[in-house]
Amino acid sequence: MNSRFSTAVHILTLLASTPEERVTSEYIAMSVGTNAVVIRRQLALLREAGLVESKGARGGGWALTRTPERIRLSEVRAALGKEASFRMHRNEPHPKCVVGQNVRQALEGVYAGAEQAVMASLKGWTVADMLREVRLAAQAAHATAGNGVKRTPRNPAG
Amino acid sequence: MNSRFSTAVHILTLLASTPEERVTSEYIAMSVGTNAVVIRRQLALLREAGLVESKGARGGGWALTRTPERIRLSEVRAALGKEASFRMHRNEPHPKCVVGQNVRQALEGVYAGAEQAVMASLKGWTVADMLREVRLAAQAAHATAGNGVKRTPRNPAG
DNA sequence: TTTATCGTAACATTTTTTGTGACGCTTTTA
DNA sequence: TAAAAGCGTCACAAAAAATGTTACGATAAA
Repeated sequence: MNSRFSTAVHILTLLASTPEERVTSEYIAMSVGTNAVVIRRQLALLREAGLVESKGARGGGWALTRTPERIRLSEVRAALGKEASFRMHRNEPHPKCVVGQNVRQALEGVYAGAEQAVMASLKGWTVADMLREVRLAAQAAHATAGNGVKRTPRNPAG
Repeated sequence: MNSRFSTAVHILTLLASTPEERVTSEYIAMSVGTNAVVIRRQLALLREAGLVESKGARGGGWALTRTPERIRLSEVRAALGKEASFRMHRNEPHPKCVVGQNVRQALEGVYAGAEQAVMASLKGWTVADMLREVRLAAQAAHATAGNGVKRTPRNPAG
């Protein structure tokens, strides 16, 4: 994966933070600091996974299809496809090298296990968790700026 | 991370497969199908982590510092540094957006957990495991080519 | 019928990763 | 002691991947 997962979480948290109204890709783009098309590309993937829905035309925009409590970050990762955190080296190994010819196959098992572990970990977080963490952090930052008090946000995942 | 982890495992497995003799970066490069400098760069990292040692000059080359049973893939990942499987988006979020300003911090917790999960998974594999898997795969391939018989390699990790 | 949106393709740019050549240093060995 | 075979590493080149941009069609609300 690249930074797309980060962006996706950013987007979903933003949508979660304004449950009453649709948000346009243009607006999201400003918030994230990028171009609307980039955002639409991401949202297209999330929509395929059934996490968000869009409405075209005037007054349109994007919204979550479920409450944020019911969107797990493991689903977000799945939505972004197999963009490979764990990537094989693509070099052509020497044809006579037994290791080179077979190490990929061996690695596949390793990667499958690691990917499962990641998904299990991400399953412990929801978009609602993220929104809460964000708000806590914001509060803390504000408090610090104001009077030096700082709170430690609670960590809900395992 | 990129494909460096894959390459590193390839290299270490290769070293494990010839315990009696040192292997030159040139040779490894041929096996992997790349340039010797690339290999040396990788090996430099693995050396810093104490997994391999090199000897310059004629007759020199690379060798493992321990038996392959005692090198866990989690150590390999650690050796390659924090090259981020889980990467933040680097866009500058809009200064007024609460989500944008704080989502990174929230994500850090998520990523820390995921990284731990990956490491725990990789800890279940050693270089010796990889070598065994490679040999099983090679045998299977050979058997298939010869007479159609195929074996399923055992999967040792959890 | 104008306007605000999405959808998407084509192209441009930037960033990251990988590869290459060159050259100095070290140790073995003839 | 000089040649040879290694490593170590820098600077640069090339390739690949990711991200950003422009443009334009389609659609529905106003």
